[in-house]
Amino acid sequence: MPAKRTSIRFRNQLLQVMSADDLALLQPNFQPVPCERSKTLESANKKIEAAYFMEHGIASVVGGGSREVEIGIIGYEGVTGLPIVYGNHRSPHHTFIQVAGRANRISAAVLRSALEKSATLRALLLKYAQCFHIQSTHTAIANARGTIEGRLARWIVMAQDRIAEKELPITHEFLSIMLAVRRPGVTEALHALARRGLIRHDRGIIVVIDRQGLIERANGLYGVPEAEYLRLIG
Amino acid sequence: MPAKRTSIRFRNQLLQVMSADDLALLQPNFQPVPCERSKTLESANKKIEAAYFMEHGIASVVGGGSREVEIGIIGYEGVTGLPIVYGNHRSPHHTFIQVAGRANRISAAVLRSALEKSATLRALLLKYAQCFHIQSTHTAIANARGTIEGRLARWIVMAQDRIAEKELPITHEFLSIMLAVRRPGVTEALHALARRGLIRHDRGIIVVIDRQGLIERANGLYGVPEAEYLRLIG
DNA sequence: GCTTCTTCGGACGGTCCCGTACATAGAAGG
DNA sequence: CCTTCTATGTACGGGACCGTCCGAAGAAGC
Repeated sequence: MPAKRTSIRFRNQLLQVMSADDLALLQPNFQPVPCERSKTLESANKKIEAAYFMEHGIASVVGGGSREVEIGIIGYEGVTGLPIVYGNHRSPHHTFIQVAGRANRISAAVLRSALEKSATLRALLLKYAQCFHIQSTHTAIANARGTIEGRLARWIVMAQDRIAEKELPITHEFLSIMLAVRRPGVTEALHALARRGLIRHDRGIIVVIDRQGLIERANGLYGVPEAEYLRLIG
Repeated sequence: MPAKRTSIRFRNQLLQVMSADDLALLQPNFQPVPCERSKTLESANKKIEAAYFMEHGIASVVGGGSREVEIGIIGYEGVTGLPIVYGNHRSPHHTFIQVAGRANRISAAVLRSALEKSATLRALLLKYAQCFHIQSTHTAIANARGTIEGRLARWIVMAQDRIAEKELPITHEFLSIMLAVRRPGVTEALHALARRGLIRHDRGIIVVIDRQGLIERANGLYGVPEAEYLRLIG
C-alpha cells in the first residue's frame, strides 16, 4: 500500500467516520480557514459558494427576516451548506459564525460532484441532514413550550457539546437574539441558573458547572436530537 | 410510442412533476388507501413501513414526547416518510392523519430501491425534503415570535393550501394541541379572526373568507416555505 | 487617568397567555 | 323526547414575558 495517505486527523466528526475513499474525494479540495466571530457563511436567498466542515467554534443558522431567530447550530459534529446536499444552491436562511474557530472549506461545485460520485458520501451527509432537521424541529418544540430558563439551559448544553470546553464566550445580547427574547430576560434567566449552581457567568462568558443539572433544567428539551445523532452517525 | 401509459392523473404534486420513468418505478407498487382521521402513518422511534403520497387530506407531523407539538403538515403537495429519503428507517416524530383523505401508499423497501435506481427521483424527493425542513424551521420561528392569533392565521392558510376548499373540518381542541396553546386560547383567537371578517366558524368547522387578510394577519409568518416550494418543485 | 463603548443589572407598567373551572349548546343514539 | 357526549363560550386570578428606560461596571483607547 502506497504511503501517500496523509495522516492529518480531523476533529470534525463527519470526516472522522467517513470512509477513506470518500475522504480522498474531499480532502485535496479542503481549504483550512479561520472563522472569526460574525463571519457570514451563507446569506439568505443567495447562492451558497462553499460548505464548511467545522473543526472548532460554532456556526448558527437563523431565519425569519428582520428579527432573526435561531434555527440550529453547527459545530465540529457537522457541516454547513446542507442545501447543497439537498441538491440546491440556496435557502432562505442565514448562516454565520457565532463562536470563533476554524473549518475546512470546500467549494459547492466540488462537493456537489463528490456527492454525485459517491453513494456512501451521499448517505453520510444525508444522515447528518436528518440530524440537523431533527435539531430544528426540537427548536420548534422548545420555542412552543419552554420557558426562557429551560430554553437557555438547552442552548448552553448544546453549545458546550460543540465547544468541548466549559467556557462559552457569548453575550446576553447575542443569546437574546438567538432565543428571540428580551435581553434582560436572558440576564434574569442566567441569574436563575447561577443561583441553582448550574453555571457561573462573567462579562461575555458563561461557565458550565453542572451539565447534568442543566439538562434536567431544560426539562426534556435536550436529548432527542443528540440521541439521533449518536444512532445515525455515532 | 407504445400506448402502455396509464392515464391516471394524480392530484399529488410530486407525482405530477415526476418524470414518466420515475413514475413507472413507483406507480405499479402504489396501493391507494383511504386515510381516516387519527390514522397513524408513522410512530416515534418505530420502523417506518411505508410512505404515503397524499392525494387528499392532511397529515400532521408532531414531536415532543408527552405533550406533542406540531412540526409540519403534509397534503397533496408532498409525501410522508421522509426518513426513508434520508436513508433511514425511523425518526423521533409521530405522523398521523389530521384531515381525512386518501393517499397512494408505497412500502419503504420499494421506495428505497427506487431511490437507489433513479437519481432524478432522489433529486425530486430531496427537494421536497428541503421544503419540509424549511416548513419546520418556520414553525420554529412562528412559535418563537408569533401571537396565537398570528400562528393560527398561518395554520389556517397552510391547511387551506392543502385542502383546496374553504371549509376546514377541525376542532379548537385539536388546534390547541398543534399550536401547543390552551384550548380557550384558540377559541378566543378564532373569534378575533372572525371579528375581522377573515373567517367564519361553526362546530368543528372553520371557513376561510378572506385568505389574503389571513396572510396579512399572520404577520410575515406565512409565505417563505411556500415560495421555496414553488421555486424548488413548481 | 479620563473618556467612551460595551455589557450587564435592575426596575416599571402593561400584555399575552396560562391553568382551571364551569356553563351552554349542538350531535348522536336510544 | 331524553340522555350523553363532544365542542364551544366565558370567566378569574396568576405568572411569564414584553418594551423601555436608566444606572453601574468592566474594557478599551486617548
